[in-house]
Amino acid sequence: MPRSSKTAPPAAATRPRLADIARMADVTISTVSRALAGNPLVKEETRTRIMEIATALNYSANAAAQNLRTGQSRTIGVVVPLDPASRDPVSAPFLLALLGGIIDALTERGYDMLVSRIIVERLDKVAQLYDSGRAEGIIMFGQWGYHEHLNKLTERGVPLVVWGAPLPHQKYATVGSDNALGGELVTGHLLDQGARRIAFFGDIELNEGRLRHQGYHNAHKQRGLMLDPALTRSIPFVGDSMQKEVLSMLEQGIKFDGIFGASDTVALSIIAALTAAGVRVPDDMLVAGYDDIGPAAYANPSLTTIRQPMQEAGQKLVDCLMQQLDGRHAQSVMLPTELVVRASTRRA
Amino acid sequence: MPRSSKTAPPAAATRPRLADIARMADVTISTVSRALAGNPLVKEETRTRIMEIATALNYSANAAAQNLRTGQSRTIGVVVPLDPASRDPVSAPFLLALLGGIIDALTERGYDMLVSRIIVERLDKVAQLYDSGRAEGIIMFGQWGYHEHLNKLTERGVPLVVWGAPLPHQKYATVGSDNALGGELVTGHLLDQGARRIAFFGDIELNEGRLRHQGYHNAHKQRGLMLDPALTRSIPFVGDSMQKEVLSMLEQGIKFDGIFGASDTVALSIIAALTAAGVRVPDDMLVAGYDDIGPAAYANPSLTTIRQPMQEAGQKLVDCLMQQLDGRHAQSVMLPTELVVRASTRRA
DNA sequence: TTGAAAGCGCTAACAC
DNA sequence: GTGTTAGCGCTTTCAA
Repeated sequence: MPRSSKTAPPAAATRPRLADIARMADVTISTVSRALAGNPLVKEETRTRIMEIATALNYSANAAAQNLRTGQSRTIGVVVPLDPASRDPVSAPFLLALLGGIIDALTERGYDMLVSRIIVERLDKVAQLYDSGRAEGIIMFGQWGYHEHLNKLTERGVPLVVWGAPLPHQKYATVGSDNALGGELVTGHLLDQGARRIAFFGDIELNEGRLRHQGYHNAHKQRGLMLDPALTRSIPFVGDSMQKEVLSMLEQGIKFDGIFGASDTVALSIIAALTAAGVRVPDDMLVAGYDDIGPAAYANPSLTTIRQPMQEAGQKLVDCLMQQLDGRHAQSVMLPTELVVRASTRRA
Repeated sequence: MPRSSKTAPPAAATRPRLADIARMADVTISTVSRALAGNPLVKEETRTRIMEIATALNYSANAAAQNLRTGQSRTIGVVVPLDPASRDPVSAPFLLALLGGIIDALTERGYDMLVSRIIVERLDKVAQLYDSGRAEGIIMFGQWGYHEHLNKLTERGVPLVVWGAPLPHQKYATVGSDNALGGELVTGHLLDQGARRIAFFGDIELNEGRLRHQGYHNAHKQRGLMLDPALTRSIPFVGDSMQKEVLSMLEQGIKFDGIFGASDTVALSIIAALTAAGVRVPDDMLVAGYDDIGPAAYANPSLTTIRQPMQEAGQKLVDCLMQQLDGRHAQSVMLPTELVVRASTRRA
């Protein structure tokens, strides 16, 4: 017997409603609603009876109805931009770790996480998550050149936090690690270990790459050392592009005794190429990376790198968003970075 | 002027509704609803007018109302169990890759992904996502000993797919790679490379570990070779537990010339420990892993391992679930595995 | 301590 | 081609 009516939709798998429980408990739905919400007005005995029936029926309040009525979804949207042109962000172990940190922080606060992968060109659709009430706030991975658009969202009152580096004139909040400082720490360490001509491998087109490179620059400057522009190799990391690049430098006879790879994945792939070419790390060449992904510690040689506190990053992103949900103004956060020295930069 | 009424909720940030657009366009909300849904009944000119207003207002239909009315959420729940006792699944690069594959497949079909991290002890709450209508179906990472519970969910009609190995008497659908075959391929390869005493490092308590170990067993059996039980080291992978284990075997003078690590992370950490102890890979010891995580290719030596098609796995999981949503019976899927031979098992 | 009733914003059947 | 209207399942005010 379908509980249809003139205008009912095709009726999905018929889940129990408050009315069903009410009928069985011989009370009205108001009482059931109160009992289930833990309202102390309901008589103890009534509540117990209702609870038992609810459990027996596997009852769980219809979220849509609840959201519609209360105006709250207790859900946060996480937007992971997707660049079809292969600078694929989700496969980056680093960003996935961040996702883990965020979900932990949200779970702790009783929020759900809605993950949305949006093609970079359609990034203006980001706010739909909010405008449709599906999410109460948005965490976005990277600015992706949508700086102005993100500013507008904040002006519109969309609760928003961006994982990334702060930019001038930004109105939205960012949480990010100090990429310039990280780059400076790594490069300073390489110089202190005696390297004099350090090559930079990364993609300066990306905001983070740019900042890490700036740190590389600063470290030299602070020590009054010159920088050879020929040693900066800014290319997108696709396939074995970095390996080819380093081998071509060797072939051309360009001299260098240290390498700063703007990510661990870059650094590890370069070490593999060097080893294959008979260049020993760290004996002939010091190499350092960035991110401290798991395998950096297990690599051979183990990789000197910069550690960013991912769990903490997730926490801060969520904290920052929650502040906005409370109507408070949210400060941008710059997370500390830490140099982790391992075998790849340790001279015998 | 707040649009309040006697029973209105505290009125969240006042988003535009159909009624607002209707008033501005001087039509009724039905027409607006039709126009926005692309219903061809609406006159071209009216539609354009409505569209413009909607865009200007940043209108996006209230998802809760839509879900409530249509009974559809176009959302899939992904449950990532969380073991507080540190067998942390989300940090596993492997599972995060799977998450990436799933979201891609869902995005393609216009579904949203709701990620939920549930403590293993509360895994009976899995169905709440479905019972509350928040999700139309559920993808779960691993059975986690909830075999019977999952069977019950399927009997209740909850659309459900589990990533993992098939178990006897299972009523739910699983998608997984052939772990036994993978273990057999790796072990067979090690034997073919001349290893005679191969140690197994992994956790047989976990379903996948058990199957990989079974493959290890099968490979020996097929070749009529004996297996020394002392070479099976089944311990949870926590911190440097595997490193300690392999070093203790060396100290005890246990002889072995090959190692099968049940995951790449295990294998890489073992190689690091061996190298530090002066044991050369592959010269003194052949080592292989499982999963083909990114750094396996860049490690030094590069790691022989088993590749599982993660993008495809995500696709299959989603396919399988969609079949159930269409009311069809879903077959479990066993994905192929592929041996990837690299330097760690190649004798000079 | 409980019940009655309004209404959240939307879709769709039914009129015209 | 457009309007009228019922109702999805819930929370909450008001009345008893």
